[in-house]
Amino acid sequence: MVPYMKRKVIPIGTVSELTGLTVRQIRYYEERKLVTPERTTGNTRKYSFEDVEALVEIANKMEDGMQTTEILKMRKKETREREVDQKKIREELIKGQLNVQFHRNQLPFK
Amino acid sequence: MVPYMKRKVIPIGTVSELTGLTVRQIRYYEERKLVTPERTTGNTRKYSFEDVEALVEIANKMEDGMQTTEILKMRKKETREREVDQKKIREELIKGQLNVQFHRNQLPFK
DNA sequence: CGTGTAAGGAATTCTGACACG
DNA sequence: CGTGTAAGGAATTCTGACACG
Repeated sequence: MVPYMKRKVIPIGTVSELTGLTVRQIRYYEERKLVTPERTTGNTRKYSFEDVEALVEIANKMEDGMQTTEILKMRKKETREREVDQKKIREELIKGQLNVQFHRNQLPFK
Repeated sequence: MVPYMKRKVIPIGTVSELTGLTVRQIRYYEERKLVTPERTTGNTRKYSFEDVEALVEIANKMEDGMQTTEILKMRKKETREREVDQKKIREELIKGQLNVQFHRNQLPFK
């Protein structure tokens, strides 16, 4: 129980201060699916520190003239690549274990 | 730049949900110096995850019939003890280093 | 497309005070 | 001492829309 980074607890005004973005911008990026805050009972948005970091990255990319759609695509690609990498690592791990098994059986003192 | 635990960003309503305490209780514990939230420009309180954890501990102690004054004293004592421990560790460290120096000088191959 | 802004309303928070046990 | 509550007010946030480039 310590993923503070992911806990959605920060109100939009504070996120605005933390990121330097206007609340208008932050709401718009949500509309474009770039961030997904939760809502309180009273319908007020709550963000996580992870969201704040994501927003800072978005801000940088926007400054570089990137469009929200491009940012979204880029992020999806990155996620996909990360998953492929993870898969590779898992496979290598299994391969390595099989090797160990093999050599163990070859050894004289069993 | 990663002390999320210490960043004061959570509004009192959310702290209330997180801790199970009423806002009245949370404000009262501030009055008794048990928590020290920051304020936004608009004078609204902002708490850190560290504050939330502290409040949960306070809640437990209150349930055990402890008074705010006692909780405050207990905490101060703990802080003092921790400082003493830290000092001891530093001293031991220095002592150890001196020992190393000594033995090094004793060695034949210098 | 991305962002500002005025509009009307709802939800949140603030303080100081009175009440109770 | 610790907490609830009603009171009045201020600050925050929300949505949908129009404007601009």
